[in-house]
Amino acid sequence: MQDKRVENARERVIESISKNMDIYSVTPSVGRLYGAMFFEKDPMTLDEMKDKLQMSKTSMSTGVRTLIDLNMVDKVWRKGERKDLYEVKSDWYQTFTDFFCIHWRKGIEMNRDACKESIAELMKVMDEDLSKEEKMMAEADLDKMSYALGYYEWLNKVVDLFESRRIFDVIDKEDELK
Amino acid sequence: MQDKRVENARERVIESISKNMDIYSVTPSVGRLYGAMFFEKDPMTLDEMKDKLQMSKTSMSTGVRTLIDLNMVDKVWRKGERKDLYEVKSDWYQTFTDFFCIHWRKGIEMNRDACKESIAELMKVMDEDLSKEEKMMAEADLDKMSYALGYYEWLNKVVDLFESRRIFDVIDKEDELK
DNA sequence: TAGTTTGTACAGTTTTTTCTGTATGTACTG
DNA sequence: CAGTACATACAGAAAAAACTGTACAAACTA
Repeated sequence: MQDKRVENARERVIESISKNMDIYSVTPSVGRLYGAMFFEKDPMTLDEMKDKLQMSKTSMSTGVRTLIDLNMVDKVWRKGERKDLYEVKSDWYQTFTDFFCIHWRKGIEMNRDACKESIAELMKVMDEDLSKEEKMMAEADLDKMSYALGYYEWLNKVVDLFESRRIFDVIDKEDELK
Repeated sequence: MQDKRVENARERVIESISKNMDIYSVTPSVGRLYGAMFFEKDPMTLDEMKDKLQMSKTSMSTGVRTLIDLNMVDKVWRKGERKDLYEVKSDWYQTFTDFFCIHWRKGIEMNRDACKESIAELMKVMDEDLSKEEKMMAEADLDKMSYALGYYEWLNKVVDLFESRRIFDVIDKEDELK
């Protein structure tokens, strides 16, 4: 039988996922790969991916690597199978929190370190005799950096909230409601 | 006097901000522009920006536009000033939540709609007589889509948490602690 | 009104990213 | 051991994005 509707229904969702994977800073191609793997019953080989997406095997290799680095896909092992097998991680809640915790944390760390270093430097400079205006400038910059520091502390705690999974106390997972 | 240390301290932070603005899907150039505006005492004109960053005025124009679209910068008006003036929005907590709420919400909406449409389609197909395997495939896809839907509902509530500012009940702003 | 100043649309250039095919190293098979 | 299958490094091609200078429209000035 030739009912394309099942295929179409799946394809619609894959396409939508692909388009919206930009929140993970991923290209639509890699997004489509993710979507395809998500719906596949069994773990996929690179060759299956390339047939499915009509792209080069090299692209599949780098695409899968990208998704693994993002903690979105696992390499799985199966007895008697020579090819590498890959499947999408099944816990989307974890995938989501992993991604943002890692990226936010990195940004926070770097910016906070820069602020701290610069604040220390400015404090030192303030003790010496500077021109009136330079002193005021240093003062103003110190204020800005302190504000930034406060914000980064807050954001760090937000990341803690997700990383510690306490977020699930605040917002219940849907599938646990039944 | 020629003490470069104040300038260096500022530059270090600008550079760090610039590097980490990728979490907002913004290029380092636009990030540097944002950093420069952040430290400027007064609202800046496009010409001041171009002098500061040594880039074309066109780039400043499009860069500022980008930042305005992201709700990170405001155009401000000042009596007797012909040039347009721009300044960084002062509430970083708001900037942060705005950005992620807008982007996440968009992704959620689109994916949820796609899922709902496809689920309806598959339900309809299930009633008709299909081959055994096609029925199983539809069934499996329905499960996946239901899972996705549940996840999107959860994420929607997370966005609500930020958008409603209830997040600040869960995680206090640092500057309110004193 | 004519003459400036200012912001941006647009076209072209440079840079970066994505994608492909070939080549190579590794790990299996017999 | 040779022979095969596989993943990926690498180089080059294609596509996309960032950036610039010019041109022009709108808003202001006198």
